[in-house]
Amino acid sequence: MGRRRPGAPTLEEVAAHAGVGRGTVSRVINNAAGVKESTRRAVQQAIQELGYVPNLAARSLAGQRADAVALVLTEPDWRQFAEPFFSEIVRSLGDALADTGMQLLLTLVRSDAERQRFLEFARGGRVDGALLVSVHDGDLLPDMLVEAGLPTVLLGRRSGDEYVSYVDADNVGGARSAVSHLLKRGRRAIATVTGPLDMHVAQCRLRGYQEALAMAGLRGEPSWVAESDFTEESGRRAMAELIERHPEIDGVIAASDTTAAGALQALHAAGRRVPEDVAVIGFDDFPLAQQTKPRLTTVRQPLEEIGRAMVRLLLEEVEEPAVAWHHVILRTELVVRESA
Amino acid sequence: MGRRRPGAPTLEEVAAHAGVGRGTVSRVINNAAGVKESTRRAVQQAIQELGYVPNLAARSLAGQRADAVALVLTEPDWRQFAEPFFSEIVRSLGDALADTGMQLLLTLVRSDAERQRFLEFARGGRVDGALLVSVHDGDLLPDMLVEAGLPTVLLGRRSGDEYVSYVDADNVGGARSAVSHLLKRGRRAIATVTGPLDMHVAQCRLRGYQEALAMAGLRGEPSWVAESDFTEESGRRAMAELIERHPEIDGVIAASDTTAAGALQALHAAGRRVPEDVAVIGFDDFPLAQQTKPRLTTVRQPLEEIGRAMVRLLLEEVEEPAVAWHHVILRTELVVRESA
DNA sequence: GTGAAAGCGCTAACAT
DNA sequence: ATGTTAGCGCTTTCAC
Repeated sequence: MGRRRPGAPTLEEVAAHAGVGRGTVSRVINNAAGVKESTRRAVQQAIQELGYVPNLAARSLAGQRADAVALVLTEPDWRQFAEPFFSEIVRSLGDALADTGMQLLLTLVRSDAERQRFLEFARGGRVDGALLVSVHDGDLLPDMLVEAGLPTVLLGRRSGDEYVSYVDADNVGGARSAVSHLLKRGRRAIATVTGPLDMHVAQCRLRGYQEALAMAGLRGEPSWVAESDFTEESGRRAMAELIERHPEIDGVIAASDTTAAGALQALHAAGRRVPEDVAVIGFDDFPLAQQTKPRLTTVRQPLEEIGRAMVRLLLEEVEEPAVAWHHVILRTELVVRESA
Repeated sequence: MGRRRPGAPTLEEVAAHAGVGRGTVSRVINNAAGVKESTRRAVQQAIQELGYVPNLAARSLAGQRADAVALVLTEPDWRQFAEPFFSEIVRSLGDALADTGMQLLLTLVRSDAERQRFLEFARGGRVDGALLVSVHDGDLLPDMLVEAGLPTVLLGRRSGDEYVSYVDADNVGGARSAVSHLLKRGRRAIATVTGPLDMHVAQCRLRGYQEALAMAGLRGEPSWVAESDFTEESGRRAMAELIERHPEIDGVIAASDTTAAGALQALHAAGRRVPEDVAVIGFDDFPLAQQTKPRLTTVRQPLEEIGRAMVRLLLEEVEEPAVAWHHVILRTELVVRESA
């Protein structure tokens, strides 16, 4: 196996070169206080001259920390990864971590073998914590990580009584406000294209839809609900079904911007005019939603804030043994555009 | 910062528990030869009972190796990441590494700051090597890594005289054979939708296109070439331009399956029949190419093999100080479907 | 075949 | 403010 570049200068050599003790060098590279400005400069020069780079393994071993966190993607069908949702989340997490000096490591866990390998990686102390996204309802990886003592934060609950720390958006409220919006504008025949119903987030949005209808004294019949898997294609298909079942349809809540785009296509294909005949509201507010014609009204999740919150929860737990799990549910916001 | 779970059992405790020396335990967990079967079992049982997991930092420090390699994505516009090409490459690399016991770490390098951070990470010995994909022509990160003594393998050259180890496909030959295929079937008005021409791979494919035309005594005028950025949208736009400039067009080589899909849309929109009026050949052979109507003829790159080759080159270099760089150029293959 | 001992390069606690 | 020291948990000789 691979050997680390040998002749690399060590902290000890830097100390000798600068004519100081090892402790002082350590303080300088860690920006610790209590070092005379002149010695600090001398050490920094020695570091420069020798091209010294700290050995991270040694630092981990001595410091009992890894200075890295893993973003774990459990999506087996990792085309989902292609969705803007993921890239935005990654960007947001990367930005949030940039200040902390922690490395963000993306790891893919698609099989049980990989799951096992990641567990050893984490238990072996190579990361200080794990961030998990798109965890499916039955997945036990979070529990295993928690049991291994690793700080863990989920993006999205697996169920209504999730205990592991998580950050989630108010999906029920978001769906409810979308439906209310349509009701206020006189729409009455409102359908919904849901996400995969084995994911809690999709169930929540469906519930919000149903609740809003119920509050208005309407009944949400199953025939007004069609399931998608968040892709454009499945949105198209689901919408086509709904149109067939209910030609009188005048409003739709779609599971994502991508699904909404698919729904728009199906509506156009069926000769419906949007938003005149049918109003469409999508979840998430990405370029797609802003580019489609007409531009979509959306339920926006504050992705920037999601990343910040996840990192904050994780680091708190990393700093000190946590006595409790923390849950953050971010408000969603209706971004109204001409389509509704 | 974070502390590693304290009470974790150490190798020493396992040794005590099993009534053997530390060295023996080390041999057992590393599957080293020369341990009596009975002691091996005793040690394994102790490991089980204590729930022992090796401390990877200590192992790195003592063993001078990290047992991990980084897959570095330098794509600043990381929507590219969404393309099936990336997910397939990642899958392929993951599979190739699975046997070796190495962890694959995905790291995103979008800014200069992140570039610097990754360099320290690598020079700090947290990975044994780096695999780089989609490196743009002017990017100096590979050179910096090589200079830092880190085994490095590129997917795709940055230029014709790349020296850093790389694995690439025969893009020139692939494009040439695609054009020849069309010529043989009587097509004469052949255009091409290229990838971004600041990437060497796109230049190579363009050259193959031009060469094949030249060999047939035809001239590849610039007006028959339109540039895309590998996305569907840009493929649509480029194709629309070409149609306008050359209504007599009867064949197209597209930069990817995604671009080809865009090109198909533009052709349909213009009322052309494919493949009767116009034959379309795409690079890469992903589900998209196989689902479009008509199913596309494609220039296939052996992605499985690309991953294997990259890992092989990297590990060789990791095993022992390399005295040379190695370049592998994989043959491409024309997958003929009804569209041509 | 197995145990003992010497580091790997760093941090942090303790002296000075 | 700075030098010194004792580990962190493992791999790897080297004896036995």
